[in-house]
Amino acid sequence: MQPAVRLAGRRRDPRTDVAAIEAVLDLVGSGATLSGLSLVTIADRAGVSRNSLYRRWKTKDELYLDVLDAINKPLPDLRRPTARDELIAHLAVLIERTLDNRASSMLRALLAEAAAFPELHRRYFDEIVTPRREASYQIIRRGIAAGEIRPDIDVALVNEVLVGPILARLGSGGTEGLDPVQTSRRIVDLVYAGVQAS
Amino acid sequence: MQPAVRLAGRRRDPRTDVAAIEAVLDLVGSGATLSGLSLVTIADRAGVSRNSLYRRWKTKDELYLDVLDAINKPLPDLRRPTARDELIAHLAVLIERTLDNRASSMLRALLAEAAAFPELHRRYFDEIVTPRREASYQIIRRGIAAGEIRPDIDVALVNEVLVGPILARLGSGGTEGLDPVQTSRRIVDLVYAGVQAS
Amino acid sequence: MQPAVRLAGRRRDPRTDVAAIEAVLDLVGSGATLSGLSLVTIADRAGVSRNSLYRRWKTKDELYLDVLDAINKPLPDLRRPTARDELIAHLAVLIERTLDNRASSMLRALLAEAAAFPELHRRYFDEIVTPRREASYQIIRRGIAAGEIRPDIDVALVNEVLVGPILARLGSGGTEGLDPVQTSRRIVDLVYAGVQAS
Amino acid sequence: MQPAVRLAGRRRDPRTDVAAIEAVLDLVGSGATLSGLSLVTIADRAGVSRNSLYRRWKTKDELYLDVLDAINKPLPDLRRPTARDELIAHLAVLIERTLDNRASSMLRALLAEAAAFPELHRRYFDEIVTPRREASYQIIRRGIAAGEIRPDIDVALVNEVLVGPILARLGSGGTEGLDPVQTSRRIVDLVYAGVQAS
DNA sequence: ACTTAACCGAGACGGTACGTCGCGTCTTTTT
DNA sequence: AAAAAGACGCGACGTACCGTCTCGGTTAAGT
Repeated sequence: MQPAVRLAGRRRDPRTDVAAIEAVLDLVGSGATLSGLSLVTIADRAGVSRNSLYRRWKTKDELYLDVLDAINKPLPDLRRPTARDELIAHLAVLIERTLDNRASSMLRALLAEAAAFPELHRRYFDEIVTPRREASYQIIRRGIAAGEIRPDIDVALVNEVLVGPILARLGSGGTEGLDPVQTSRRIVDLVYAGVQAS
Repeated sequence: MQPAVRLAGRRRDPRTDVAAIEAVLDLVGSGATLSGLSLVTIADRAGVSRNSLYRRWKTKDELYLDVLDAINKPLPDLRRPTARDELIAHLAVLIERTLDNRASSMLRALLAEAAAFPELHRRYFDEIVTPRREASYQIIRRGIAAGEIRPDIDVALVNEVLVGPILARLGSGGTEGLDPVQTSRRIVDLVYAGVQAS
Repeated sequence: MQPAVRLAGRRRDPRTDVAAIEAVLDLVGSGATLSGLSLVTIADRAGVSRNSLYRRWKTKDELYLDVLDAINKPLPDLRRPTARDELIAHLAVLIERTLDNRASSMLRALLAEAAAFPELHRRYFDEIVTPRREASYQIIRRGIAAGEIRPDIDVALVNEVLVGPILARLGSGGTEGLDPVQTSRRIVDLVYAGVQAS
Repeated sequence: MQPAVRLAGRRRDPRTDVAAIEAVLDLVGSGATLSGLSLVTIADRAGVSRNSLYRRWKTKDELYLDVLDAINKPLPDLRRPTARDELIAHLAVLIERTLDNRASSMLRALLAEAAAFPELHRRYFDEIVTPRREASYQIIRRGIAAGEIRPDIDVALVNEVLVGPILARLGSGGTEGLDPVQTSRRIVDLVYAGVQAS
């Protein structure tokens, strides 16, 4: 993307890039829409001239891609003795990230405007949703292989059931002061045991 | 809101109201944002003059409230012999409504812009989310009372787990060609039995 | 240019047109350049929204054409008993119009930027310069026919000599408090008699 | 303006100065306005970096003063046996300089924007207009003293009449292929003899 | 030969102005 | 009185340009 060697001229101020990305996260976090935002608004919030932003990103889409990169931290290693423990750890990570209001606002905004930003939506799925889902699937499959989980279940459905509470809270917005590990454990316990009276 | 007595003059064309609401649903269904929409755009799509819209609704918010009413059909009666059958029927209704792309786009849009439309968001919760949730809670409580469901479970958490697959599909958008009753049954079966190998 | 019949809709405010043209004359009269002016500046000066101006004139050129029309008054009838009296009357009219600072500033500005506004420059010549010149030529030719002016002179050159003082003042800008008829008479007397000592 | 002593360092490229001045003359010659020009545009045309220009001239005005100097050649010595011959020679010089399109464009541009560049306009008058006019006046006065020109004429008016054709052509721009001396002689002959039939 | 200081080109920066667009309102004719 | 058409003022947007600033790289006088 960048020219291999820069021969002359003043260098771009690297603080401008992070200020812009922070500004987007702030604005989206406080209710702004992806299509409603403009580079002008972002520039004002970032304390940077419009010019500097347009010099870096031709369109909002390109900027948003960089914002997406900024909030896309890789999943940590979650190896535990049992699949149950791994699932608890995995869900705890997801809950924790949902607690980050700016990041989850960004994802929620992106979800609502998927049609307007197809390329962005695609990368959101490829780089965030799919890895999380795959990680979950593998844990469940390992649990099956270890005889810990029933082999006749639908792996995808189990995953959806497990993340249900997280998605529900993401919608409600009521994720304040909620302990990730404890919440995670209650979900896994419930799904492991089922609700049927014996 | 309406004048007590109408003295004379041409009467309002009732088709204008439904055309406007349909236009909003179409536009939001194809990716528009609530704050991004304008009465001008809606009027164009509805094939109506701006004036006629402003005569009916002073602001977008008021129009959106009517749109919300339009998609808010009351839940049908779900009494069945067992709680399991009732849950299956209940989830099937939710899934079916999720299949309506325009309605679910509207809810998704509303979710993303809760901050910008507080009154709208409140009514969304009071009139759509809460009734659905309460209906689910009552079914579960009846199941407990009947000895069909374990009494030590967290009712709210069970509900969240049950709607998990629906929320997950709502995010992915992949709700095409999916049989409501069958899917619903698979979810309930899974949550009833749990995943743990016996 | 205009649609033959206007069926509905608010009418354009005719005061806007004259306000814009007056604004241009004011601004050019106080030193502005044709290319330097913008519709924004003109709108501000005219006390009108940019929108209303762009609705009437797509480009500056089109507006300037209307400005040119506004200052282009037809020459009055100048029939007098002798060619000398006619020339005096003709020059007096030209001097009088040169005294109108706004009009002459406009022409001077147009002269300096002929290259940038070719169409405008063409119409300036066709509608202002040429008629004035032709009127002068005819007076001189009538003078020749009447035996009042020597038949061996170059008509065009005589005209240029006569307007010399006017052009010189137009350059200097020093046209304050100068009586048109008296000045005109002195010029014609000088050119009639010549400067050579007898 | 320059530092008293230059200790070391690279020297300014003298070609930059002339390139800039040539660029201004080119640009103005092809229709540019003094206020419309920018050092950026000039730098591009001159093939020089903006920096080099700003290092030499703080503002456009200062650069324009140097441009004015560049086109301001002193009047040659015009002593001839008779005033008539001197006038012919004088007018011929003026015509010749009017044929230089770049120089006369510069003067025309300056004329149109006198208000915006007062200092420049003043120097234009002091250094170009006034000397030419004074030279003409002196020739005419010498003609009067020698009994060659009638003593009762208005010297200034005679000068204005003489330069009339030049000013007229300057306006029309039609100065192509026109012999200075021959044209000059025709003007002087006309003004000497007058147009009145004897 | 080495130092050093100014010049040079390239390009990022903040600021400003432009033409465009879309909004909600207002005005006029028609139904 | 409602509807349709369209002009209006206002404000925001993306662009373009200006003059300044900040870089490596270059050049040439002085040690």
